[in-house]
Amino acid sequence: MVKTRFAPSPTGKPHVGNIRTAIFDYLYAKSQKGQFILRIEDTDRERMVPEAVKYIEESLSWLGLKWNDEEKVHQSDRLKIYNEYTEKLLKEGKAYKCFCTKERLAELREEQIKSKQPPGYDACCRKLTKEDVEKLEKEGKTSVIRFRIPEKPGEITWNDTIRGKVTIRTDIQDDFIILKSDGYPTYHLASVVDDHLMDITTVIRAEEWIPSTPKHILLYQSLGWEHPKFAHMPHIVGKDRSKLSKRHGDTAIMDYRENGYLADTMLNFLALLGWNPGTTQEIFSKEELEKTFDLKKVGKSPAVFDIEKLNWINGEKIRAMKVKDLMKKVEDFDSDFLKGKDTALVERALTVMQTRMVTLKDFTENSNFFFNDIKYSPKLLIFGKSTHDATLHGLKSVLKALESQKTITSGDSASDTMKSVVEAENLSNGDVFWPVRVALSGQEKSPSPNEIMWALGREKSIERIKTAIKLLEG
RNA sequence: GGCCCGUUCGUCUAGUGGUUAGGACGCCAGGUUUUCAUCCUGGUAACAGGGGUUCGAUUCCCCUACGGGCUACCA
Repeated sequence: MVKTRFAPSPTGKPHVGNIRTAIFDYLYAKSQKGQFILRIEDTDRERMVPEAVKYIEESLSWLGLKWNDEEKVHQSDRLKIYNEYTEKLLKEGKAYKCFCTKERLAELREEQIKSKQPPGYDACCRKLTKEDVEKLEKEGKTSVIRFRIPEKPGEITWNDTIRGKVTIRTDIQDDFIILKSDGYPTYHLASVVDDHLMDITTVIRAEEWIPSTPKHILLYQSLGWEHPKFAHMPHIVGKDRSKLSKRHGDTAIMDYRENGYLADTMLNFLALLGWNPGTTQEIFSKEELEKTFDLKKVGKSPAVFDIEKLNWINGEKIRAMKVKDLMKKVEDFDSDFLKGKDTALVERALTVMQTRMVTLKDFTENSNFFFNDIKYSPKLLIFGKSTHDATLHGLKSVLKALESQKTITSGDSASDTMKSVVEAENLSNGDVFWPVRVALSGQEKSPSPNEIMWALGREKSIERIKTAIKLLEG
């Protein structure tokens, strides 16, 4: 059975890059009817951010990436296990203690760079005898455990699910650290041990891990284990093709929520960044993604994060929604928004605004005129081709027509009302539709007057038109 | 520097040893329309370069260029 894991280190809020990996992990597991687990890789105590686990879970939950909570682990709880395996490697001579200080290592690196040598550990402590080690330990010297790279030069090849065959020589690897002096494992050891112990079948991770994959394979071999499949994802890059940064929009995934994007949009958009089903379908529900996703159809090349396409997808999703569902999204987005508002009015306003929204914010921030009093310059009431008198005439006629009606049953009926005014009074559209729209919205650009009229209702519409007439009569 | 990965319209991408190189976003034009948006129609635009292999390469191979990553007691 397929089993994947999302294994973030808790160093902050998950960004779009991290989350895309989680999405691929989740989708792949789902598509194979497998399992998806969450593993917190908190082995770097210096970079750890206490709140980060909360952020991670919040982000995954928002997107609906359900992990198997029973199997959730923190690596910091598993130090014993990692220790056990380092001891084993140590005993078998596959690893050794290294007493080199950070200072020596830094100096070494500096010299190597200066003399144009490739930087790397010189395996200085390899030659330490048992006695040397005992002596150093007696002196209270701290040590790390390093993995002994096989001396015979060789090649490590694996069949990457996304990239195909990848081959890297082993002789360029140096003896990497598997256990730090603080007793915590490095990523290399911890992830190998855990992926094996947790029966992870496919390791999906970002492409920056490609160069260290041989280390991991070597570790698997030394431990007598078979390595899982590896799938290295291409990066998400900025508009200038450099690594994604805040400047390019590599913001925390939850910032997109704050800005009015739907979880489904992020899922859809991020999944399409690197993957496509081979059809022309662009808009996917979560369920569709779970069904159609295919790791083998993931591309190898980095993708640019294009906010325009994200906007389009969000707009499509919003337009495809039932108004009631959209209202729920608005409520989730800003729970204060509905407070003190007539929900029936909100619903009508949403109906009118739906085709004009790119994000939920567009509604919560640009639909005030439905709910609050409006202010505008009287000049705005007069359409470019119209006149003061004709406008006044138009407004007064619409007012009269409205007063003779009981209710406004629909946007179309409101439109009919105004059309008949245009005809009966021998006015132009610009003398009627435009000023009514401004009278009702107070805005230069807005939904049509008939839609607003319907949403606002007869009383409110009459009130606003009266105000407009007063303004014009100055 | 060394090693590794990548390169199809501006962007996301499909695609094949012979295609008018397809779709989507964006953009532009037109239609619908009192404004805005939606919607509809059309248009713009790409195989990084150079060598091979081949009857024929965007597709296979090599080189170059460009971009990216790794080269930590970070992941």
